[in-house]
Amino acid sequence: MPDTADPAPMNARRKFRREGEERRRQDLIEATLDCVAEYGLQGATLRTIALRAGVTAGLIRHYFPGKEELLQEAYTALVGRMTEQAKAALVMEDASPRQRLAAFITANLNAPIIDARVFSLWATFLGRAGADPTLARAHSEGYLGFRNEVEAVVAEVLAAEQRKADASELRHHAIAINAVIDGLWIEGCLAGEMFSSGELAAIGIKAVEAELGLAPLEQFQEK
Amino acid sequence: MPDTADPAPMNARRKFRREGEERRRQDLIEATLDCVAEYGLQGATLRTIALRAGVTAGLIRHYFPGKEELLQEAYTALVGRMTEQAKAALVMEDASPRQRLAAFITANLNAPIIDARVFSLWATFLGRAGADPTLARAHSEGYLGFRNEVEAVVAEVLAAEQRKADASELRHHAIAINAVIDGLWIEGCLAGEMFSSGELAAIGIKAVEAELGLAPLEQFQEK
DNA sequence: GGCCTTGTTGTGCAAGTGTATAAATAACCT
DNA sequence: AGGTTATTTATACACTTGCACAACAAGGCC
Repeated sequence: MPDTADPAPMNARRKFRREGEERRRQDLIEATLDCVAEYGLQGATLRTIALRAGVTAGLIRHYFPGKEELLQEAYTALVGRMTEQAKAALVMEDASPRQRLAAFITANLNAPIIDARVFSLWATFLGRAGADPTLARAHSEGYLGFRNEVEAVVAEVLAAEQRKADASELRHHAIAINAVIDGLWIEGCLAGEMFSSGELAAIGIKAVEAELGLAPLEQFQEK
Repeated sequence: MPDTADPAPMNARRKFRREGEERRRQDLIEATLDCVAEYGLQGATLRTIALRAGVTAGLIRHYFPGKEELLQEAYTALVGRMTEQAKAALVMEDASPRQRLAAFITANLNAPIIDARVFSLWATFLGRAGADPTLARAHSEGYLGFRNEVEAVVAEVLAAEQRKADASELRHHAIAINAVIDGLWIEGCLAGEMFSSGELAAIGIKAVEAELGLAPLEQFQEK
């Protein structure tokens, strides 16, 4: 047997394909989020991330200065996606402010925003926000954007109901409503099986209507 | 100079004191929480923890089978302390249900429960709850205990107001109120400087009163 | 006091970490 | 097709990690 005909050379170098820069960065970020969600920050090693992305560890350094930057970009991407999804529920053309508010709450308290993986990521990164100013700012921007969005809709709702509301009241309402949505979101992510389908959204809508002193609409009332 | 008189021998072994078992375990758990809060799970190494506790790393194995068990015990201790503190605000002898509920909310939305360190710990551990059943159960027990406590007070409040409330309504109220408190707690921990003193508690009390359909009491009304 | 228990230290080790860098090769250009 | 480039692999390295274990000494007991 001449070894020149060996179909599987022992020291075969791994085959690979060249991908576009943007695509690779996306894949690496996604793999990073997967690893952090599954194994935590300690388990998200360069080798694990590379394995998940289908490349070898050395490649990461070709796209990111270091592990820290990769994690920061991953978190930024996560926050961006979260707020984008949440706010997407607000762009309803021909709908009353109240309908838009209700739709906003419903969207935020159902899949895909209620999601154990996203929660795990959110909590893991936020736990480091106290010590990492970069993470803290990434979070803060996302949060304030979210709350301002809530405040804007609340203003519209109250205006449509011809109710006066000064800035302080408006802010308080937004803070409270934001808190309800956050709290219910957490409960849903952590123990989704404890709630029937749509139950969290129903609780949230009722709570927000109570907060704003709105009479329930028929379409959202329980029979 | 005879070196036998050397007052500082080069290979001097470190002096130490023997502590009681319970004391050492407590110290190690506290040091663990400190390290996790400051450096995250990845930064909480056995050597760092030992340094913080004022001992050497090897000693940890004398009290805990391994690092994992130490972290689990630390988290259990944290959850226990949190729920204990929270529920402590409910044991007011001669107070109306509404006063107790308001005091409960106030206590949960001020120091020492509003605390960046505790939040950091909470988030860090909870991020791993999705993958670590032991952490998940430790959290779940604490959370359900908390919610049951809320539900009990709500029942008392409604009873005092002579309002009927079936089990389903009661549960929904408890879930919503729990969500508000959680959400405001998070906001306070993450961005305490954005809120004036007592503001979060005021927002929380108002939101809960709205949820339960209670007319504001004079003593909690703004002028 | 001297011994004995055991809490405590110090050292060693294999596995795994992030980073650096050289070698290989896929894909593009003409 | 052949040469060129820069994406990708592979290997090396210094360092840290959790854990194991032997030596040591602090404090109680007689």
